[in-house]
Amino acid sequence: MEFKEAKDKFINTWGAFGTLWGINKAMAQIHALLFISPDPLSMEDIMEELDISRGNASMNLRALMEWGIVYKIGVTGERKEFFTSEKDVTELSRQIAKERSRRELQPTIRVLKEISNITDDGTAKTKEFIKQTKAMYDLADTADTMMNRIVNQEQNWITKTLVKLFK
Amino acid sequence: MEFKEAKDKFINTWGAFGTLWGINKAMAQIHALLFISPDPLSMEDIMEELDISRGNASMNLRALMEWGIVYKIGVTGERKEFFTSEKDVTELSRQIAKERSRRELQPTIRVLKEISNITDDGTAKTKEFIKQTKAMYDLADTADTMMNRIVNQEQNWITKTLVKLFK
DNA sequence: TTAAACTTTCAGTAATTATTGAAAGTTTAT
DNA sequence: ATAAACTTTCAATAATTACTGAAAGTTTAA
Repeated sequence: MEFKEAKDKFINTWGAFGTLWGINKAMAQIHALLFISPDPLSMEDIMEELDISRGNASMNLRALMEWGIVYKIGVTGERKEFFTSEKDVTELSRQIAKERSRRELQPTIRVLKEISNITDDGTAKTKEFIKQTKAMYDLADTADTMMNRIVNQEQNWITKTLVKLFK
Repeated sequence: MEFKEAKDKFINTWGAFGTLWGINKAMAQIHALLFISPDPLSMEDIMEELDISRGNASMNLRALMEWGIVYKIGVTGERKEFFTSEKDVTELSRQIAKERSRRELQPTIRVLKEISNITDDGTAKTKEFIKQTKAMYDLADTADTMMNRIVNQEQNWITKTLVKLFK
């Protein structure tokens, strides 16, 4: 396999993978493109490479910047702006985990906590509801805590130990 | 808040959460409904409760069964079939992690491995491509391994220890 | 067998989500 | 101040994804 084929395959695979996890195709593909590009790219470059419109490129670049995994940089002597992505996969996953937790997990956890607090009227359906939503709350909360701790901070001794044991 | 309101809130929240993670609304809502129901429900019950068509209910129930988190059961004396969900959240997350790994992560990992193996022609773009896709492969592979080990097997001492430390 | 009770399938349609492209907005150089 | 170079916005449209409903299929009971 040669470079061009491999590159296209990466961009497409990443796009498809993103789609399965609730990220739109163009966004994932722009990220993929920047991720493997040795140099920053202009909006023009991206539009051409991925065959997408200016508006699409603009909107998804902004979204990627809001996720904290793509940066806009100025190149001296150039009028237009250039974009580059987070190249360190550890930092990349840290950032994604952080954002998904903040945007999606935490709001859900808040609701679970709230609704699992209805007064127990003694009926079977209420009892089951409280039991199950509490269990779901605990699960989500534990997952969120672990996710944040593992990916947020610098790897501490326990994480290192764990990684060694799991490798 | 009373039961009915809390119940609707749970079903809707779960549906919205699922959507963000690539699971369709009806599927997530059916799961939510079964998850809090003390008794198994018939297709009729589900259709009525969620106000969806027979076809929709049928297809999503099948999908949930394929994910291994909803079961079809026969009730003696009843002609129609009843459905119930996995009630244990540990088993639920184990199953979801297992399936997402199998269906989505592993195929992606396979591609990453393949494409990061192109021959290095010495150009900067090829070098960067190989470096970055290898890094992504390592990340995905480690994540997959950890995910599977943590959620797949019975909690062993290290996991227990970890959970304690993280709580 | 027959037929009632129930489930599945899938073509058509609806709803949602993503994308375009051009007008409006912004920045920079002169 | 003007205009060229560039970016953003957003209404219109396209593409994708989900849902419906009825016909076909299956199971069960008599």
